Amino acid sequence: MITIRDVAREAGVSIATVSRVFNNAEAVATDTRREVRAVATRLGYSPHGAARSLITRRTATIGLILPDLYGEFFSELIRGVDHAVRAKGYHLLVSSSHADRAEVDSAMALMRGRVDGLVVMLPERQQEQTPLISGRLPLVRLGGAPHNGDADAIVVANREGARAMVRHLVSLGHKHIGVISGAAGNSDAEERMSGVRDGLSDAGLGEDALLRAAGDFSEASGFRAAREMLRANPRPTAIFALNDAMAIGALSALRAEGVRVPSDIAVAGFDDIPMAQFLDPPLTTVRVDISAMGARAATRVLSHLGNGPSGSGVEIVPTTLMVRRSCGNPGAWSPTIPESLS
Amino acid sequence: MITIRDVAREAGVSIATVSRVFNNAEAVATDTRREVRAVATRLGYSPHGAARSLITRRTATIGLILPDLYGEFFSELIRGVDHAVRAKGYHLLVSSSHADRAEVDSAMALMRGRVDGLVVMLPERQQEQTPLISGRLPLVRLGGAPHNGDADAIVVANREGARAMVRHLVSLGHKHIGVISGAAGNSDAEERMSGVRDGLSDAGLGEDALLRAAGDFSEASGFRAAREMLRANPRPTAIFALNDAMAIGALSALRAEGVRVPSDIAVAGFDDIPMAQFLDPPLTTVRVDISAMGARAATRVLSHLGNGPSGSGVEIVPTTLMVRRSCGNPGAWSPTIPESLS
DNA sequence: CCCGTTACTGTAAACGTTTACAGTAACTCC
DNA sequence: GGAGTTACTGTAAACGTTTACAGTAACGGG
Repeated sequence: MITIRDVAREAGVSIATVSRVFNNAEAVATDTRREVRAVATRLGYSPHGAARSLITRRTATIGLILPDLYGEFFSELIRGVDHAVRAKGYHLLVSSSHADRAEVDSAMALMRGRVDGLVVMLPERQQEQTPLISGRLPLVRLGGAPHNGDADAIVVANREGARAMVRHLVSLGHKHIGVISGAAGNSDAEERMSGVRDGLSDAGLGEDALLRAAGDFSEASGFRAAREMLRANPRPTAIFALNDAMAIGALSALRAEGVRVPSDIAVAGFDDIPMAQFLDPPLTTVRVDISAMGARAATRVLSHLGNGPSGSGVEIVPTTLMVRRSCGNPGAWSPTIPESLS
Repeated sequence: MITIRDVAREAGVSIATVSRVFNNAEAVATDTRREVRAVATRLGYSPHGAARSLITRRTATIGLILPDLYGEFFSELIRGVDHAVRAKGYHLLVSSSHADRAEVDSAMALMRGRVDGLVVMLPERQQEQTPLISGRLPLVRLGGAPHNGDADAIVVANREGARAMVRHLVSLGHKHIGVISGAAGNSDAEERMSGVRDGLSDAGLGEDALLRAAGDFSEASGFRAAREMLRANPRPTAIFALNDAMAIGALSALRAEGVRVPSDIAVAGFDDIPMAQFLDPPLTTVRVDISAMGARAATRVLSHLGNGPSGSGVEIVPTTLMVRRSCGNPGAWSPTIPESLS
């Protein structure tokens, strides 16, 4: 491995000068600079990241801790974070598959001295609400309930989004709505559920208008829940899955049972993952700009860099109702070409 | 920031002992160990990654360099790499959006001293075939032509896959096949194109059975290419997009023009991204186990760790023909439930 | 001709760890 | 009771950088 010292010797200068060349710092003669550059490329030298980090106390890296990596949601999230982070010349250290809180904490510990800041999304079932503690690192939490009281957070307007969807469904004439919920303890899911109740009571409908089945945000759970709902009495006329992955599962279950969407049963989702517009039928859903959310989280961390974990600023990202064909499309023009292509 | 020295002082031992406790090394008395552990957690200490890397000359991190992050292909890839890497206690440093070769080289330089090995996927148009040079780091290339002659590589059996698809199409009676190609200079695309020719000549069909339109692996390009093909004379009876993203675009274009799939025109793709089975109609495609490919690349890097870049071992990942409904499904049972849910 | 300034370069200390080596005490064995 | 061994602990050198500080030479002005 070739170090700054090798370059210095070969170029006949001191290591300080080489260092200055590589940090294009203040004063080094043009000739010297050129010579050093030449030697460096000839030798294939590039500065050692760890050594540099040690002394400068910055790593030019942001850590991203995720519960999982499966599906388009996380893909979009990473894309957003990566984009924001790269724009500022930072790297992205990803750590995923953290099933519970203990794993998240240990992942955070392992990142000390490797990152300058953290974006953390907690796993599904983070029952206990002990605050995330990051030492002196800026930390932004992604998703979850608005008032966890620990870190800065970027959260989705889950409640308003779900409420809008229910109102939409009711406006289409649905009076029996099946809702596929998320895992207990997941605050995004719980917030969405509250929104559902809001929407129902807006419409003057009671609890009996609501049929609830448990899911866990996976396609498979949506599949099972929808099948279960078909046996309910009265059968719901619309199924609202609290995320798109479960809506996809539900769609498959309905197709398997020969139920037509939307004419027999309407289906709606939440998130608007890229796939949603390509489904059959295209999925009516609540749009969350996932990659923008990631980007905002990253930007927030970046902006805190000098100052340590400044905590408790909550940023809410809005949602949009995306009316497509899976719930029928009353009156509105129904696009044949997916939005992303037109 | 709290260091090993603080812990040592507080626990009344030397820093060497603290270090030994944290590397659960050979000989330290049980009492001492307990005391150090206690102090460490009380102080919230965790070892500094950069410092540790500097002296041990390992970072416990693998670098992943990708051209892009958009879509399910990369998402699956990351998932595979992450999984393999985590299993060995390594981290994952991701760097993406490298439009050309120069950016890749600079990304690789920036990773020196931050990673112990590299998995690199070159961007679309890497015309020039200058070898990837990684210094002393193990390097595995992902995708591209089998014989670049530089690094170890994991490549897809592109040619065989495309050939199998064409034979399938021909067996369904198609004699005019439209192929949406990838960007010129992209060797995956070129290999697939060779496979198409192989398949055609297997069937005794000549160049006139082939209608070619240029794409670049994006949905939008598939959309445009398909629209263009509809105006061709003779019009193809099947469209084979050289990846799934373009097939999705093509599907949208056909729907927009009122062409029915598969009865009017058959559509096929390549990759079998997760979305493929949920499309309307479910997409017949060539399956590549993308996440397994990522995992194999990572495993390969990990296995080279001590030895530097050992080069030129090419591993070929096989493909499978996935017959779904977008090309008609002659005789075979056509599943109503996506495979991933059944 | 001397001094102050400018422009460049070198010396050496630090960053937070790991680990070879040396040291010490207690214990075992003859 | 002395030597050898064992079990533990400390000292200090390294890892590859950055950067404060000091040093040197050239130059311009008085």
